[in-house]
Amino acid sequence: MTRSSNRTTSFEVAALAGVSQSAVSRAFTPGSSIAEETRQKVLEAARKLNYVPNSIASSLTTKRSNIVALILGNLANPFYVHVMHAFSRKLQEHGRQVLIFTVDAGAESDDAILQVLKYQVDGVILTSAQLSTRMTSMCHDRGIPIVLFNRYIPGSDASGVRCDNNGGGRLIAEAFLAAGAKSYLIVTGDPTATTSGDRMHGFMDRLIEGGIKRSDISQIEGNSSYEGAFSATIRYFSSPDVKRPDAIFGVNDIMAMGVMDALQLRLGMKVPEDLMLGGFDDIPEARRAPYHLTTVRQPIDQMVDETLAILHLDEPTRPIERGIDKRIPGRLIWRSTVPAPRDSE
Amino acid sequence: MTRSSNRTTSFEVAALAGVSQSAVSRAFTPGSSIAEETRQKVLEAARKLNYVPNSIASSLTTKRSNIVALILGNLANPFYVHVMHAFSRKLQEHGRQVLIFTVDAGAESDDAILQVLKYQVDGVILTSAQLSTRMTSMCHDRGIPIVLFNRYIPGSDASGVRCDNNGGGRLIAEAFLAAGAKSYLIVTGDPTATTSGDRMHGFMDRLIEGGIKRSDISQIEGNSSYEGAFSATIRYFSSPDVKRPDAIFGVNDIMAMGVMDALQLRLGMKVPEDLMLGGFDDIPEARRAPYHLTTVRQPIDQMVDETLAILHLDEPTRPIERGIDKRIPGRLIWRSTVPAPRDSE
DNA sequence: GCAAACAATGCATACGCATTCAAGAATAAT
DNA sequence: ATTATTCTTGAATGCGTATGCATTGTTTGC
Repeated sequence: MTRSSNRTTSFEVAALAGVSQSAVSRAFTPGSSIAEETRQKVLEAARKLNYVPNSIASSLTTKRSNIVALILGNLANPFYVHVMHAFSRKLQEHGRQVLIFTVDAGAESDDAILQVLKYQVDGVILTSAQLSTRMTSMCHDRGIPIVLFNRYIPGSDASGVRCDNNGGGRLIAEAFLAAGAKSYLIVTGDPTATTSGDRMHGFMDRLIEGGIKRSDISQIEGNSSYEGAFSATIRYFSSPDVKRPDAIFGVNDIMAMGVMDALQLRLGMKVPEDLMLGGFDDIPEARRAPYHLTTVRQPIDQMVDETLAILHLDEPTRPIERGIDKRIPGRLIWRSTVPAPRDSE
Repeated sequence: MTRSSNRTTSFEVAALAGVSQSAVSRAFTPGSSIAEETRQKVLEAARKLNYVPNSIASSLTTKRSNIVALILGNLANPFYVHVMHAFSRKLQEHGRQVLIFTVDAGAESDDAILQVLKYQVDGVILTSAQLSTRMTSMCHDRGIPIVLFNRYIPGSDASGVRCDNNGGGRLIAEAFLAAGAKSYLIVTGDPTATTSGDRMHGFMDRLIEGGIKRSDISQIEGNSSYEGAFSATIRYFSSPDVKRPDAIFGVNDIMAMGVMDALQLRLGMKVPEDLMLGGFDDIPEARRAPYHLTTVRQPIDQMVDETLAILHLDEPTRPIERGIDKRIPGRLIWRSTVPAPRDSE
């Protein structure tokens, strides 16, 4: 048994069924003009021969591959695993295949895009990876829609879907303010990502509106990872002249979890008794007993739906819409890392 | 700008470069006979036209798609996320594309395989999902190699690569025995999976060899998930006539983590002071401060390499090897959830 | 009962590239 | 200098399917 051997073709099925190859093709193409009787004959013959239509060949003529590329930057963050899962489920439901590319977080995605173009994908979804304008236009030029997921790349005319990160930052700020925190620490992620910056700015702006002095807001870098936030936290609090904040905002849950573990297991502080803590994303892990984290939920399903809507895979002739910047509000999930306000007043 | 518009073909590049279409094809095919000068002319023209070879069309003639399908069953377990990442990285390095399918854990993978066959993939990797013999032979009949990753399906002649689960179970048992545990609880995963069963059997056999009575070994079902193990643990210890075990073995890390949180945060027990705990997989999370779990490390990279070796994508003419059952030993990682033995005597 | 509309089918071709074959150009061997 | 090799190249063809077009058979309308 060697490779690339006996793959049955539509001609062989046609021969067995006593029809033309066209008929076989039609039997497998919903909505095409074929008598039910003929169709059954063909399907019967196909079954006997274990025939499976060759999508590659089909793509060549239809110019549609039914493949969607998903470029992933940071699988170490469970949030993106869930995003991937959601896309995979949804696309499979619609009979689409998912081509995965993993790139280093924050790295250029040019190579991946180039590969993707070779495979004539019907659309590209990009999460947490950079996108050059050259690649954007290459995709657009050949009619391949591309959507940035939870990324905003200034100056790009690629469309995107994201959570209202700024607004989400404000939500966490409001929770902290309501709980009475006066001094703050922000643990930021990838500095090249607008996602982290937007959350931080929304957070700070709201604090300042709430009467907090800028000098009461500090900031450290957590590398978008659990480990990064964990060690950054320890480093920060180990400094002799540190002012202990009342509240810490990790710009994503995985970092907030790292912060929390560092505080409680290494620095001997209790959350929320000594210090309150907020995250962003609402990954399932944030809900677990050791964390039970107050956070902002990103509505993944809705964001995925919006992304697919922009891709509009079902209407390939519709022009690609550029420059869409769909922003979807997050929702504050108040758990136990921020104490309930003393009074609702 | 409508879809499927102006995609440049090799003919247009040929025209601009003043050569034949064959020359263009050769310019992009490593190892083919073409003068360097011609090659440069072609590449120059291609660059001007933003030409990207159409892999779909190429696959049609070469009968190789350079696509490998990865069928994933349980993304809720971070272990499989890392497995996916490892495969993705490795395959990308070799210029292969990865087609992802997610199926419900333990579900039949027939639909996914059928899709995969349509796309003429060069190989299939299956993790934590069932595989019917019919699909196995369909793949084999058309020369598509298929490898089960960390799965063993009795009666199947599909090849597979897995960790020595039985041996790994024994390693954990030995650690517990060395630490002096006398009574045991096992938290099992998916009962249809041999993975869970093998770990459990290895564990039990070794305990019995170590002089433990079968009646001192209990067992509960943890659904292969954090949440399942968490609640199963609480349920178990809430029973009035429960005998408290000295040690608990979660057959994977994610369940061991659930057990640990349930014990410490809900049931007021301390690990390892009141109870020791072991896991399996050595996912990165197991190393984190809150857990620091004693576990068996699965050598993912090595397992991935072995899997790709069986696929032998680079030698498509070599016959598919069936029935290989490659078992790779795990390694005990002794962390703090099992106390060091009193003395090495 | 006849024209007109329609449904079903097959033929032929196109999709974009890889590859075989034969021919021509350049080089090496004698 | 002449023949034998090796390198390059282009024309032609095939990969497996979808589809426009023409043909035939069938139904509908009047």
